Amino acid sequence: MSLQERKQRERADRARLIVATARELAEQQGWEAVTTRRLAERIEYSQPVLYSHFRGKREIIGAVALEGAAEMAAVLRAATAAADGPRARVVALARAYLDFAEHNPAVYDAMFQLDGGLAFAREDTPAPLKDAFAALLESLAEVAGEGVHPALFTETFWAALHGLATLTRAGRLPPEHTGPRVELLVDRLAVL
Amino acid sequence: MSLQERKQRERADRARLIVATARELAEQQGWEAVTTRRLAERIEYSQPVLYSHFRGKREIIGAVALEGAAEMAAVLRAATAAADGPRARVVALARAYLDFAEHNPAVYDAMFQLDGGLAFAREDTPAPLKDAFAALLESLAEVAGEGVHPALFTETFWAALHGLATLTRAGRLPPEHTGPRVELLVDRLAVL
DNA sequence: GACCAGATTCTAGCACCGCTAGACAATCGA
DNA sequence: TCGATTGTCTAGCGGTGCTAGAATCTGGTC
Repeated sequence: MSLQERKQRERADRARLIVATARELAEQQGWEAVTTRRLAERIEYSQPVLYSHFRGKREIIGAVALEGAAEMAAVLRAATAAADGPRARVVALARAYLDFAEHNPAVYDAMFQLDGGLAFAREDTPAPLKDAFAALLESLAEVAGEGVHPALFTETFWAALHGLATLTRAGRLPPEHTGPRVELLVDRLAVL
Repeated sequence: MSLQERKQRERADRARLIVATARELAEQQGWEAVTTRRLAERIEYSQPVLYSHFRGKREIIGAVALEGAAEMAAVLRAATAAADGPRARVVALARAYLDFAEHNPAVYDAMFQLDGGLAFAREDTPAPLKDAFAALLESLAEVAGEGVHPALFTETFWAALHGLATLTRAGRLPPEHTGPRVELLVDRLAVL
């Protein structure tokens, strides 16, 4: 059976190659440049090969989003683990979140802006997405304050971060004052 | 000169028709359904006519965004004018903002999500956009708190609302708890 | 080693997209 | 009434996501 196994492994490798290439291309030139033709050319296969791995472009975006969610969860946990005290942890979390969005704009778009065909905030939500939310919740639960449900607090805090991230990157907010905005957000929203 | 005036008026009418039709179509079937062919068909002219009024699809989206900004400014001012006391005003503002986003999703997308070729947060920002931000600032300045710049506070509060609006509509946040989230946001962020 | 069956990959094409050149028709001033 | 100008249309370009069906390559069997 080692032959079939090898084939399966090679197929999985190629699927990963497609996702990695899509991500790379999106980060380099934006998602509008990620066309099935260009993608096929970069992986040195013809277009239909893409469709033997994914149902369509949407599913490729979804795969990039899942990869990104796993990464983001790790980044957030690493950032908070290195901080001392509740306030420092929340500030570190917020900074790490916005840094991730700034340095991986295409991945961030795939996660929260584009249609990757993923289910959110439901039972059948893919594990990486649930885990990224869990990473937020772990650090934010301790500052939710009396009588406020940790999940509700996390959702609200997350929404604020998401708003800052997207409005800044879309040129709707000048990027100079991101620091003070984060300070304001943390000092007002979190109960320390 | 009344003949030339009439022609100019008719041209302006047709430009408005294009914008109104684009908006209508976008609200009915989403922006991805707003193609130049369909738009041309609906206004009962051929495609090139669109390009005699607008540089391209992007500029049409921009026109819808400007129309939306003017409307939103009016809605926000009306909502806050009818409320008594600082907290009631801020709550009314937040609710009105989220309501507008919920009931005019395509317009909201044109304003903040899509590329309408508009300049934001700059000197040459179109008046309606500046005015919409001003409408937010008018009600939020009084609750910014000591030592916090009203503009900075407004930007942050706005970002939080924008995050709630977009994440909810994209299915990233369950819509049931929007009320409590807004309450939390107002009670924590605003200094009453 | 030759052959066949099945899996794999490619070529070529569909219907659609935003946008535009150039032909045509309607209108105006002389 | 004629010529010029303005307005509008037809037709087409190069691109998109996606797919049917041809071609090729591979592994197992005689």
